[in-house]
Amino acid sequence: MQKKIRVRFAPSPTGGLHLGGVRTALYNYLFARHHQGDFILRIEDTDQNRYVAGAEQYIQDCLEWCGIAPDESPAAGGPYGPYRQSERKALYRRYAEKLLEDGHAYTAFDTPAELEEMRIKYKTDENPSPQYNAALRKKMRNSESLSAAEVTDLLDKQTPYVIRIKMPDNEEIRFTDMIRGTISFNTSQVDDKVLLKADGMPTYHLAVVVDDYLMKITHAFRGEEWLSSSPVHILLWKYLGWEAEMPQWAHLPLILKPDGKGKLSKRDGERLGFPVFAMDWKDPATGELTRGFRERGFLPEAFINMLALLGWNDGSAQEIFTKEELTEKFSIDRVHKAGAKFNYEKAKWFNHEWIKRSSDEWIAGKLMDILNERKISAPKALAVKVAGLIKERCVFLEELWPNSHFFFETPAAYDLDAIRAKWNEEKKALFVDWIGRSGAITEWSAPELEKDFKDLAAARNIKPGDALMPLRIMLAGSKTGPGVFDIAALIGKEETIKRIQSTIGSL
RNA sequence: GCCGCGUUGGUCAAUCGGUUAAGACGCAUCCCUUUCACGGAUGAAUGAGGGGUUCGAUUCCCCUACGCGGUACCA
Repeated sequence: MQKKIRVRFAPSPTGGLHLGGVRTALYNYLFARHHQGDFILRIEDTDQNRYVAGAEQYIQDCLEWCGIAPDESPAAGGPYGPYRQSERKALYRRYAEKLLEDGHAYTAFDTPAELEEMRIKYKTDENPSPQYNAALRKKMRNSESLSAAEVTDLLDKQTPYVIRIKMPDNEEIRFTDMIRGTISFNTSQVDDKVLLKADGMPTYHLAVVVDDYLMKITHAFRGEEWLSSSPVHILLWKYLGWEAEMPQWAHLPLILKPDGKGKLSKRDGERLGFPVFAMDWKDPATGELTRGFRERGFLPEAFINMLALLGWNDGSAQEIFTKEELTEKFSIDRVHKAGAKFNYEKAKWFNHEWIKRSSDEWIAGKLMDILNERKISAPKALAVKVAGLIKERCVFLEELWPNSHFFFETPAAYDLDAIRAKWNEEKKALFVDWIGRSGAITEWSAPELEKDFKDLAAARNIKPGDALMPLRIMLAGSKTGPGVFDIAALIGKEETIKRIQSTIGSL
């Protein structure tokens, strides 16, 4: 019997949830569901300095909005809690101490200032970033360089210290990444990472290993930026004696800025005018508001569809997938290796597709919400018909109202200038004549109205096309929208006559 | 600097040694529609460079270039 698949999304609650974060969460979710496994949310809040109030709740809300809520989380609980690393603080020390006992870690007393000094002192053109490693640790203040008596003395005096991993001097570490295949590192290239900080909190490196072990994580997905510290994690799994249970790793490609280079950042969104966060995020310290996809009018279905395809595809030409289809088809070995530049135009296309594919009933529901807010009453049946007429011209939900208001209320303004340009007495007579005989129109439907109007125009020697635009403006206020006669049919005879009369009067 | 990872049209990308190198977004032209949008058709546009391996390389290997990531008591 195969071990149950368990994956986790482990964000740091330092602010809004970035596109890339949501995609990592999504891939976790999809992978878990595909294999009938568990999806866990673990909050990595080991850095008190970066803690931001509300960020954790925000992350939860984002996942829920996206429809990828975790099975186990700080909010939902679960058998492997707590799911907040700050609440697991006491737990990490004993593993750090075990490492100490086994000689795989050591205590270091260097102050931040001393570390800074070291980096300057040993900095050369060939080596601009000197590392705290086998070559240098004997020159620093730690249990490797100091005598046992000195260390004991320092400890007795309550000197702050950290615990660092003792990286082997020249060892080859290799592992298989599910996306990239075999990866190898030489340990001499990685430094003695701090495992336990002076405040007693673990660093990411220790916490991720301990928690993944304790929470029985089978597959670990994370951003590519973690690839270079993976040898530390691999070694930790080995030193702690858990090698057999080490999860399979998958380092996801990064989401890049559309122009230029580098990781997509919040700033790029502001600069280029598109959202980067899943939902609106208000920084509690500065009050600064960063817009999100949700508030911009994205459907969660479109949002996750777009994200899923940014770095993954099923090998076919299909691009529109429901969450269920994604769950069924998702496989980690079809994740692209290279980073992908984010393309907002394509993101909008996904949303447009989802709106077009939404049922008229569903769109009508959104329309009814808007009408309620505006204290306008209208029958649901009308909203359903309107929805069918306007949904293909809405990229965002926000465009529903501008594209449909004239069905529910008399336009407040008309583009009169557009009528005046080609207006004359003959045309005026046509409209007057038409509304005058409208009583004779037995069936108030679009095809009937169209036939009647065009026949009359022809009889009066006016090209129907020349009269259509004025009619449209009289009914909808502006030059764009669904078919004129569809509008007339839906707003009814009385309202049609009223709008034509009042516009003619204003000309 | 060093280490790691990557590189198919402007962008997302298929191809897992043999194709006229798919498809999508965007763009252009046309059709439909006497509006806008939708829809349809067509078009421009791609294997970073150099070496190998092979009967045959976009595909495998090496080098170079370029890009990205890392090089914190941040994650």
